[in-house]
Order: sequence, then structure tokens, then C-alpha cells
Amino acid sequence: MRRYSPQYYSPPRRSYGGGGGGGGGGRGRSPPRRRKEQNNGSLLVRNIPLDCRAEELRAPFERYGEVRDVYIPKDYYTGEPRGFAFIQFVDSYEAAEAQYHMNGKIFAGREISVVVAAETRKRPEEMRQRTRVREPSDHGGRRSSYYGRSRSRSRSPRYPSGSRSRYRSRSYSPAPRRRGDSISPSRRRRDNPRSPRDLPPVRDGDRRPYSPGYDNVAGPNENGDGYDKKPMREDKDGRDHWRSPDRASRSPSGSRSRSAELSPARSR
DNA sequence: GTTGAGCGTT
Repeated sequence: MRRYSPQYYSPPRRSYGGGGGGGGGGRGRSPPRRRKEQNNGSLLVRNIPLDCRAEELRAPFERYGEVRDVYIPKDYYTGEPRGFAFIQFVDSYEAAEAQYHMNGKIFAGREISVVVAAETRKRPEEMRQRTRVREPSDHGGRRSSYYGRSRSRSRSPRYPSGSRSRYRSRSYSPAPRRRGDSISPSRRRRDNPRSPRDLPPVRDGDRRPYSPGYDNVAGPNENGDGYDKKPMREDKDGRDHWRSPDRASRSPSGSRSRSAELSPARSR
């Protein structure tokens, strides 16, 4: 057992919670009574131009602290920006500072509202329910209580296949490296002849609904078999039938006969 | 290492 003195961490409270100019304060989500830390330092920036980039947002915010990440959520299906962004600071205190200073500032000709974000991102499952539009029952009663999000049903609300490549259609700005930003050539593939920026991130092919950390998703498992379960086949041999711990590649470089190729036989 | 489909979009 380790004895630890309960050190009360009292963060300097700023006046962002109360009267945040109408838009700032009323989050309506978590009760303001909670003295919980702001959060991880995530700010929600509202009313940003739709064509705003993450880096553009990042610049003014970085003045108040180290910005860890800037993320501009986009519509899942349409892929269009929704008009707000998240700025995640490394330090929540700096985030508060930035929030205080940037709230109501004019950014790109618009008055942005900066508030403290609620918690963290959402999981695709939750997003699905939120994004999905319930089909109105035929027997009267159309219930579209979601903004105008009822997009055409031309596209089946099927699973997005979760084929969002991490290195593609990402609207967040990666942390700028202090030292020479030398991006791997394979990563900066900008020569996409199509440049389907407008295309929705939905794609066919790999239908992997993105298994999050939550492993208790006993839902569509009607098969009882579990697709994620690895079919452990027991071979008669039961021995290395696909991987030899000793005979496989031992070289960290991958090439095993590397020395033979690189090393010129020095005969002299 | 995170993840990106994040709450406040007309």
C-alpha cells in the first residue's frame, strides 16, 4: 500500500463557465456544479467557416498554449464540415486561457464561439445512432427530430465499412514537428488524380465496423460463432503450421541474406 | 503511437 497525501488540485478558475456570452455557458450537458477539471483541454470552436482548415484554426490558438490537436468533424456521409471544430490543448489551463481569449474573436471574418468541450469524442456506434435517420413508419407519424439531416436515402445507411484510411480524408492537422518536417514520401501521397474530397468516406470492400476498445458488443452475433473469434484449428501436428519461431525471419531488417548482398566479398 | 464518426451546422 502506498500512502499518498490527497493533494487537492485547485485549478485557477476562470470565468468561462458563467455567462459565457449566451453560447458559451449553457452546455446543457453536464451540470456546472461538478468541479471536475475542464477536461483534457478540448475546446469547441463554433461558427467557423466551412472552408476553414485545421491549421488555420490552430495558428491563433497556439498562441495561448501548445495545441495538441485540431479536429474538424465532418458529416459522416456527406463529408462536409459542420461548422465547428475541436481544439485540443496539451494543458487544460492553457486551453482555458485560449477559450477565454478566443471566445468571441473574429476569425476569418466570423465571430467564433469558443467553449469548453464536453468530454471526448464519440464512438462510431453512437454516431451511427445519431446520424442515422429513423425511417418514418408507414402508418403515419413522420418523426424527423434531427435537424435537416434526413439526407436522401439513395444511399443505404449501411455500415460505413469503416474503411476510413487513417492517412486519408483526415481533417485534423498533425502536430507540426519541431525538427525538420520530413514526411515520408509514402505518406504524402498528394498525387491523387481523383482527389475525392467531396466523396463520402464510405467505401465498399472491407466491412469492418471498427471495433473500438469496447469489447462487450454482444449484439449482431446471431450466429453465435463470433466472427472476431479466431478459428483455432487444431492440427494433428499441432506444431508450427504457419509460423516457426525459430526458423522464420530473424533479422530485424527483414532481409536475411542481406549480408550476402551488401557485403561485397572482400577477397582481398 | 492512439483513435477522428466529437457537443454547438442552415
